[in-house]
Amino acid sequence: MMETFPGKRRPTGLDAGGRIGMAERAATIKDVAAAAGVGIATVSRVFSGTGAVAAGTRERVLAAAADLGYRPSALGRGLRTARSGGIGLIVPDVTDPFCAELTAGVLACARTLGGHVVVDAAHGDPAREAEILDRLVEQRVDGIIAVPAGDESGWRGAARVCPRLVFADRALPGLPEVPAVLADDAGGVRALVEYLAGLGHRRIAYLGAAAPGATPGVRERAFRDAHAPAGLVLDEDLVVPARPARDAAYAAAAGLLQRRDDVTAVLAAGHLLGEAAVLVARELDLRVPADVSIAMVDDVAWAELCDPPLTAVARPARDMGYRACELLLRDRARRGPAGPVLLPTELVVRGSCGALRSARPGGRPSGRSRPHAETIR
Amino acid sequence: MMETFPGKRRPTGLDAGGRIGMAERAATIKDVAAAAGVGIATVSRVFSGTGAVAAGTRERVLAAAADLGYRPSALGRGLRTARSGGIGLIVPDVTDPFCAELTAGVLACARTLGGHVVVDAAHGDPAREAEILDRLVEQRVDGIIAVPAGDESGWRGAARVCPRLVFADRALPGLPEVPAVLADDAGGVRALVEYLAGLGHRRIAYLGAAAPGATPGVRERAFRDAHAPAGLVLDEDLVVPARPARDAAYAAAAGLLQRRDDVTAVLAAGHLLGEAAVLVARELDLRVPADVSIAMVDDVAWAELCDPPLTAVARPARDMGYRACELLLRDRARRGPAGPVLLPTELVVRGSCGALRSARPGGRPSGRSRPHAETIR
DNA sequence: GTGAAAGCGCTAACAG
DNA sequence: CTGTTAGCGCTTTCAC
Repeated sequence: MMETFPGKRRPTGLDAGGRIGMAERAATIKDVAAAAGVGIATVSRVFSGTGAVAAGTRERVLAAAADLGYRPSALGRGLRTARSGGIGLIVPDVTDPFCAELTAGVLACARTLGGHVVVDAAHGDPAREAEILDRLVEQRVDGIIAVPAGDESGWRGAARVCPRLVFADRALPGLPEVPAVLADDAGGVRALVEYLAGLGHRRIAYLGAAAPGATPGVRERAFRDAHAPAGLVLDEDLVVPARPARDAAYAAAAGLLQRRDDVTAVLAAGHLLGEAAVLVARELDLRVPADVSIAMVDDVAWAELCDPPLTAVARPARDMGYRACELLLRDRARRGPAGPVLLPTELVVRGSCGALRSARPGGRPSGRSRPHAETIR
Repeated sequence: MMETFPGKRRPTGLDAGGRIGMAERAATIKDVAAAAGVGIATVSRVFSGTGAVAAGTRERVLAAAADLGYRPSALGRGLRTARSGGIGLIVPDVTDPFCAELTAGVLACARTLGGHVVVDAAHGDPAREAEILDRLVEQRVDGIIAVPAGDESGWRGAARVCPRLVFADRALPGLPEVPAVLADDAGGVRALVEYLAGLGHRRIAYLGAAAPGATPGVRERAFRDAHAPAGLVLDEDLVVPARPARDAAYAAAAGLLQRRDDVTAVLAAGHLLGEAAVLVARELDLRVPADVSIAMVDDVAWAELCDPPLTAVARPARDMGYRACELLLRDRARRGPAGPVLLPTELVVRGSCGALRSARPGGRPSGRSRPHAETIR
């Protein structure tokens, strides 16, 4: 009675032939081993690709597994190997075209590398960001890609807890040791300002600046810095703060365009800001580009559908996601010391920006503008 | 020597105090237990919320855990409880606005229910769909939400393997036992046809029909069925097949609008089809809605940015995702016998559809139309 | 080549 | 209320 029975008197209710009406328990490695008449180690070798297994044995195992509908459990494997094979992705909003495209890139890369992706959206809330991070660590993901929204302090702690961390789209100045994949936003904005200046615009507004107290972002800095080289003088009143949310953006755009009828071009720092500019211009019966030129950062799908189609700075969102994932999974060996990866942007010129043919470079052709005239160029 | 040593002679190399210079191994439940001077079960109770723990003990455990930076491993927990706390989401394309919105809904619901979401995109490829499904099962997700693209046969097998499965956006006729969350596309299309008919249109084209051999979808059927009640007669030549991809959609739209200059309205079965219709109309110098009216299914962001803004059937994508997730996680008790959940659509009327004021209800006002005239109505 | 056995980190009985 | 113990499904030495 102290025998450990290698076959008779199974402890649980389900025995070889009598699985009558039982809840279909998922087959385990043991079931397969038994069915194939081999040890569980052999089954493991067959499925994990480790070690050598005789061809005949492999066949038997595979057959048995197929028969039982066996799927190795990532839970068991993960527990043993301390790697889940998954990566976490934290974006501000999966609904945002840029984030969506970036996500697609991550998925594409993860797929080729054989990993799965746990996605979540933080909606710009640091607390939520931390919470998601926490869950991801619990899941024991092999690495995390984040488009950080929250404050630096939150991520500082995270950087230590995280298995591996890569920032995308935005890097945190205080955390230079965290690898990052960025778009050359500064270059894009600079190109846009130069383009606009070349068209004759002198009063270019920037929609989407940081709040008065906060530190300005890369794009805003680039906007400011591009003025002197382009022969423009910066008007602080034209650098208008706006969060990248529909309501805030609309309010800011409306305020700007109503307050200053002398701006001839608006550079929107993001697609939501661009959307707002277009909507407000339409509301105010401003013709684009005859009355105002509009351009924006982020070349989303609607830019081409718009009338006129919008000039925009295209950022390689998908590539960014792909590269970030690659950095995380592929290059886990070497610590990338070479600073952030900077991917080039491209200025896509469409019809929303016009040359200033008017004799009043400082004002819009429409009614209320100031009366002082100048000659062409 | 047959004693199973409850404390002495640790088999592995790392013993209580000798962790000198070791790679920072993540703290486990044992570490916390030791640090807090309690048993591992107590630590487990504290973190899993199961059972009762004295307030003082809980504090000690929490303090020790915080000190060690302990995060319970979902791997260990999952292995033990046979539930990973995650759900899988399979969409055709995360980049598609509808899918993205649906995803957001799933994330929102998963969040409130405390689960994480593994997302992947199948890109309309049944093989890839099956592959993703496989990985998800390996991950032992608690359930799967899918916007099925592939053929029924693939999903038939899946339906058995899956822990729990819910379809979103599209149900498979051959698998009525799988719960589904759908939008009332038929109602939306019907409303659109009625609206167009009310405006005086007689020749309405449907862009996005199934390929000649394939079985028509819900929308196409609704389009056909709506004709008689609205006093229209269906012209088979106006039901034009097109896959929901940019190139295919554009080709189909161009073919239609060039071949038939007597269509006065185009009903696009999806936003990509709508986009194509708008682009082709612009290319052909057709004014909207003066020359052609355009409307589509799916009220995406650009519909409002378009000029004129596009009339569209809005589908509650986010709600659909939320409900699907709810169905999966919340209502796991009862088998929903009540057929698929049907969420209402809404016709959003904008400026892209005009009344036929012309004396030729059968033709566009522009040049090449046939000369036979009719009276109004 | 292959099998036996020892855990990975955790929860769920079951004793105290 | 708390500790001990037995696995969950898997990989991995280590013998054979």
